[in-house]
Amino acid sequence: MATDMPPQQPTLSEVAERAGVSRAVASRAINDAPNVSRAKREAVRRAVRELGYTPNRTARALATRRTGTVVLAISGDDPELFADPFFAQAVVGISAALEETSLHLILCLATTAHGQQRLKSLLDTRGVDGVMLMAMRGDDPAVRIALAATLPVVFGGRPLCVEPEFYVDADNIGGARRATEHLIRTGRTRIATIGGLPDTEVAEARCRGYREAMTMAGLEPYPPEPADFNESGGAAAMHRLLESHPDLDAVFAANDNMAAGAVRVLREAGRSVPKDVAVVGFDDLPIACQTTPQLTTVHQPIRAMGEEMVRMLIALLAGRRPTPLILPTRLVVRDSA
Amino acid sequence: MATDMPPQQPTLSEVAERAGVSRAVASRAINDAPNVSRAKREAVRRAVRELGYTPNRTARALATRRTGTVVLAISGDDPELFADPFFAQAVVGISAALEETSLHLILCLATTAHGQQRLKSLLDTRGVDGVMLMAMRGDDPAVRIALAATLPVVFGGRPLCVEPEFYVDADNIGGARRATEHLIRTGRTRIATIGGLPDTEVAEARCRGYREAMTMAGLEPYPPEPADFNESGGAAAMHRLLESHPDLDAVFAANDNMAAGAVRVLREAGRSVPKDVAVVGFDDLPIACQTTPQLTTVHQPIRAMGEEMVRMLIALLAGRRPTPLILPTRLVVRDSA
DNA sequence: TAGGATCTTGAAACCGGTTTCAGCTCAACT
DNA sequence: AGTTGAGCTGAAACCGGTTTCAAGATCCTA
Repeated sequence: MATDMPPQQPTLSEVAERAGVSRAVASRAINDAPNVSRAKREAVRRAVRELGYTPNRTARALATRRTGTVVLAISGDDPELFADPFFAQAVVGISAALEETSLHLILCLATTAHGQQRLKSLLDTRGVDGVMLMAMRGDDPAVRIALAATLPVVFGGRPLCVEPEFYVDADNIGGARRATEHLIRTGRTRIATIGGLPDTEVAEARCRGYREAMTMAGLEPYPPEPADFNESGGAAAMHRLLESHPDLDAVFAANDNMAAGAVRVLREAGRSVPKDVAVVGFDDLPIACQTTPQLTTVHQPIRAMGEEMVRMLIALLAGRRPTPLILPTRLVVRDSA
Repeated sequence: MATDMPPQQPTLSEVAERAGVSRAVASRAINDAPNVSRAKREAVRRAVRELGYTPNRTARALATRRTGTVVLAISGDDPELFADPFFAQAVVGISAALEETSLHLILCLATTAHGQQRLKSLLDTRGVDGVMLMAMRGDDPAVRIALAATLPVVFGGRPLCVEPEFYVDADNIGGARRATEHLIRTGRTRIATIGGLPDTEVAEARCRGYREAMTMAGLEPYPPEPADFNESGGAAAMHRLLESHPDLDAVFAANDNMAAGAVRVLREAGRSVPKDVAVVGFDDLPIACQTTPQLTTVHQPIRAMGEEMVRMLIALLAGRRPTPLILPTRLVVRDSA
């Protein structure tokens, strides 16, 4: 079995020779291009089968000027950033959508200066056909790098201060508004908010939704408490809020990790959730079901966002001009509010 | 600024012409190869700078027969598999280690039949220089696919029934043994185990460690209760265990997701954890700190495993012959046992 | 049956690099 | 002066495909 395998992968020339045709015809037959007689097409097919031929991806890429790969770049300043389950879900969606395609995915974590250089190098050397970029801050070097490359770029979420031409985002404002309205509807009036990292579009948008709902209801919005987008960031922010506004009866946290931290601190401080203080999160990450009580939160279709990013990128690669996409979010009522 | 950028990326020929040398010399100068006079080397450097030249990755790959990319293939039967935070951490380690390298990472989720075909195609077309494969079952098609390719393959964890030549794994047996010993040491005697998916090496190894500790202590091991490696799998298994062994006073679950499910079910059944029933998990995933009570568990250096996989693969690419690696695990005592 | 129109075909150019190798220069040694 | 050898150099081959284009074959149509 294994002994009659050729030591070296067969090449197009060998296929052509065996089929008794030129390389040009062999190439056309293999790619189902027109202008090949039935007879020769069949001969080539047979030779391919007998030799176990598969075209060399690199050679084809060089000739067609298409690498057949796209990159997902994730940018930020924390090397552990990718451990956030948010990205894993996005990757699942992206992979699923790419599966209908012959494109492969390069994953580039541009979370250090060096990582960003590597991204730049990848793009400069034309190692990919297109870019999907997830970055939060507008001044993120990766944003400049991606936009400077003469390649199609699709953004997942919008970095602050840059309105990219092509992006897929979730309806953060609407989601935050509905979350806040839910709190108001259930009788809360002293509703604080943990805003997440300032200078990011998500934080900005979710705060805006919160403020809109508050003023709409004639309530005074609290200044958003800044925090890292993780559990301990949320915990720290909650401590500060309890200090500055001990009478609050609800908290809207701009993501679930922070909400989980807030819930923990509230309980440690002897406040019952949701009885004394109601909490709403955002994202509907797995963690939302693992806290006690389970988090009421705003669901974000992360997987679908990944899929749509791929669709948008494919459209760009095909020369079309897609329009930006904002996917709906929806409130998921559980136990914390 | 942008107007004097050449519309097309400059090529090596243009650099050579501008520097007044041949392409051969230009190539050598760019690659810091010997046999180039200082003068010409400098001239080439200047031309590169002035033209903003970066070599074309694909062309270079074709000539050198090195693509400069490696693939991380994750195989299994659940398309959502990658959402497990385990993989995200492995990816963080892999990326960190690759950063010291000029290699880029292709991520291939081979979690459907079609995904596995795509992996095969990627390898057959020589789209990568090497493979890192994480698969649990030995009969996983991806394992055959990877081993059939004439490429270096490094396994992350061992699939059952296949002892790969090159792999990085965690000390599952030892970890499970120490976890069980901890339960025994704290006075438990009726210790059941939730084993995870049968036919997987992890499940097998962790059960073996459990059995070793039990027999060593003169206790009768329980038959491992099979379960999916997730929260609801653990919950279902715990229900069955309460049915069949209502008097148990401890449970060793083969991973944290299942342990979390078990804890939930126990508390719903009115058993206090750890007072009535102690629970130990495995993996030390983020979830371990989010349950109430926090999980006592076995820490597995997932990030380091990713890094070592890369090291091993690089060694293989360099023609060396590394030895398999089993990284230590350690018990992390929290509140559930 | 002559004169297009339409298909097929394969030689050769091309994609953009690397590498081999023969020829050249020049210093050192006998 | 004649050899030897080390260091540079660039023409050309090569990696393995795709695509152009001129020529040849086949089929219609008048």
